Amino acid sequence: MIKSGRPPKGSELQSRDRLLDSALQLFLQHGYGDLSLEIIARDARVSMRTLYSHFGGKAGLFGAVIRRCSDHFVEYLPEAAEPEAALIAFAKEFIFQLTRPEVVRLRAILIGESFKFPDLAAEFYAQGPQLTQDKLTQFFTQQQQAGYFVHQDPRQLADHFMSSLRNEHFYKLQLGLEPTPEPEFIDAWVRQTVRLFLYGGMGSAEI
Amino acid sequence: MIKSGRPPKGSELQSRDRLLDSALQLFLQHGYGDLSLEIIARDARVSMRTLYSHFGGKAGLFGAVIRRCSDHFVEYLPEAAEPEAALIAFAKEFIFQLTRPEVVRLRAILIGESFKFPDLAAEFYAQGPQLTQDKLTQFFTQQQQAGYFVHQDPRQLADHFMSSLRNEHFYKLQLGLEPTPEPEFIDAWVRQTVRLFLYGGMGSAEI
DNA sequence: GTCTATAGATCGATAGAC
DNA sequence: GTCTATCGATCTATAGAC
Repeated sequence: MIKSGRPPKGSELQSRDRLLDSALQLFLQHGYGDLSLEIIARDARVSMRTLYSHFGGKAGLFGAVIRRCSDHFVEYLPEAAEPEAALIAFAKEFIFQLTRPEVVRLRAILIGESFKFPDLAAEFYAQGPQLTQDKLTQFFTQQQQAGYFVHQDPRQLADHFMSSLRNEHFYKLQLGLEPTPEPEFIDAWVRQTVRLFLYGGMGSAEI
Repeated sequence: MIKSGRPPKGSELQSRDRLLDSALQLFLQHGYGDLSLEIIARDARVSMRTLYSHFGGKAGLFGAVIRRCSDHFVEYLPEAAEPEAALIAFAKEFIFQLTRPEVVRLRAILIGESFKFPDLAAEFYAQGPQLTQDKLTQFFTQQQQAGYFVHQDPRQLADHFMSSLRNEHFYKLQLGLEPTPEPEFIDAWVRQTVRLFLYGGMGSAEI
């Protein structure tokens, strides 16, 4: 479980990166509370001194890991396209990102420890879901100028769409009850959700 | 923070209940990993010996707390009613239960520790969300016999509806970023969601 | 930057006496 | 059922020497 051996000669400056890599993998495996700093330091082939000088402690290291993972929020949203095609394209990328194993586990850990790291939780939300929702709201606003989604609140539309994508399967994923979904599964997932989102349960569109 | 004083004379047999009460409150405050059994035992005015004899250890006690809290899943679903009224009534109760502070915190802790308690996570889902989804699926099936929701999959409808109710505000709640919602807030929350669920984003119904 | 050592504190679990 | 004591282990954080 623990790596050993010498680091490649060329790699200095990267003690910080190695720490982040090791910490990520080990947090994913053991969670926050049950992981000791000594194990992380050993895995990264770095001394405790270095760990503390870079991150100040366990909380700082955890925060850095979270921040690095919330870099990639979903930007993929074709602007000038038909609503259905655009939403499907967006949703596929959205679900793919949300269901990546590291993202699922890390988010689960953060949810569990959020009362201990309120600022980190807020930052995570602001840099991730919030930005995605903003982007999507912008999309619906543009679509309204093209004559779609009239008489609807764009922010409400974005909220509803994102939420309905995080469906029961996503819930079970968070609880560790399902494996990472295959692309075909995501495909069906997205298609059904978009359909219901656009036309509603009372809609007459067949499936 | 720690209760003191003697228990009422009449109460014996309840050492187990007192343990569950204390454990619940303390888990909510400190999470799982950062709470010691000694503090729980002291708070419940019970010896360590008793704690171990009842629950076998920390994991057993945590499991018992979770199980007792997932008793009340949502049963409230008027059968013979118009779809919109029935769904609104259901959704209000659903959201009210899901956003209760203890439920939010306990679920967050369970999500964070789910990799450590896979069986408990499965049991929680089966006794809670799964039952609710089954009930709702049954409702949609009945509605179809009354001529509503034709050409739709009842299970898919139930999934979509429940998921869209767990919206962004719910997400923020899980991360500790919002306080418990007031009834009026839940009202608006439910009404908007039901509307979008029934008629869809492309629907012509005004809001 | 590295190594080793350790302070200081806590925890789960067990055991003896009542 | 209660109390008190304790074992053995682990953890964060710091410190000294190189």
